[in-house]
Amino acid sequence: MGKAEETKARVERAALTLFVARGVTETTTREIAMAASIAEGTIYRHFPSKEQLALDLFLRHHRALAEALAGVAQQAQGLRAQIDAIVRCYCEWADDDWTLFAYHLLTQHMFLAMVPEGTPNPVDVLRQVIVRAMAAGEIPSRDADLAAASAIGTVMQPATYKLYGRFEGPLSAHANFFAEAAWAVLSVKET
Amino acid sequence: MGKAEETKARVERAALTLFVARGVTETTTREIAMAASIAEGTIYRHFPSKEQLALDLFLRHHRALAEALAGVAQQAQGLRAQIDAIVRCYCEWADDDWTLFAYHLLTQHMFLAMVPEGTPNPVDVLRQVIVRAMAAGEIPSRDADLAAASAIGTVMQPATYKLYGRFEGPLSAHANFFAEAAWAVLSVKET
DNA sequence: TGATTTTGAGTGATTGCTCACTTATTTTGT
DNA sequence: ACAAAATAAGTGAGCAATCACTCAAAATCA
Repeated sequence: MGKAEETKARVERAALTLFVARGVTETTTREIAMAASIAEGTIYRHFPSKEQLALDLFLRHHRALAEALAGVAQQAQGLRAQIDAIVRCYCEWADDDWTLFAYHLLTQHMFLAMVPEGTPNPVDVLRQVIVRAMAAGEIPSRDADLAAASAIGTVMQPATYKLYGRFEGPLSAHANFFAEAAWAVLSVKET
Repeated sequence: MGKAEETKARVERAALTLFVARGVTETTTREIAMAASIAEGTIYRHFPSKEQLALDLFLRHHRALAEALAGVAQQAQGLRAQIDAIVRCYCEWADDDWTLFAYHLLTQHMFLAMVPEGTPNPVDVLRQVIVRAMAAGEIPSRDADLAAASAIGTVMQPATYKLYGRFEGPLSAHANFFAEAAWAVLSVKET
């Protein structure tokens, strides 16, 4: 890594940590600079603005996660195996860089509206899998957005509660249960 | 309602709307005053600070929702009926004042740590119900926090996606499905 | 009239960002 | 290969704008 790139990465990591701990708006550029051990002005050699830095961090993770999920989903055969793969992959991403994952969770409501059209999207990966499974008769047909939301909730709500300190330890430890739970939700017959 | 109380309520409603639309930190006291058709200084006759106003709004709803859920849960017999009642009550609260509900959803991560010890808590209501159902052998025994989180997720994630504009219409329209989904999650056998 | 409430210009602190300048790195010319 | 020139990266004091909050005066009420 070049020296400039290393500096940029240090700014990003410092910003990420502070954004998660105190919020984007509540974090000052002075704090970021201090945490990254550089001068405040240096931030602006690498990013046009604090807001753009925050958005970059979100979008990169958003897109990369979506692509990873799409990748593992494509390799699996049948809905059950696809859910297993997606849930496991999601948990591993969370465990692998919890700060980045937490940032993504916490800033969704700010940045989701600014995702460029056509960007790979984690939710739509599962939605697609569900739509195909419904068409194939693997699960009962119903509103795919609703089914996807409830299924995703069985994993994301525990993740959120880990963020709030209700849990400890890696998410992956519960991946089997999450997959069973998501599967159970999608298999619900009555409405 | 006295005139002072009416002014206070108008400040709260204006603040709530702006907080949801633009975020607490991003909303200025000038904007709140303008939206409430009062002078900026008047806010401080009714609230010691912007932060306290924001916290008051959160805590009041947090506590009231928890008490409502505890109330309907207590009247129902057996886990399945309790889940039905809790889910329906939750959906109705969301539909009844969507702005307030959205505010509660969006600011949890800021204010959950500031909830006074012993305050009734929506999550713990369900957790208690689950703990008792596990003890009674109605559902398989496992980590109650984990089970509660996944079950809650089947309802809260759709609510969140409605907030993001992925859904339209009242949450209550799907209450039956949510209850089935939560029940299915809690009934999962393997881990 | 005297007390209470409302008002909005004013205040001090803080913020994101700039810019003139220094230092480090890369490119060019011979 | 070496120096000179050009470019990029780093610095931090300073700026203009913004903010939550105050308070003396005006308006309203009893």
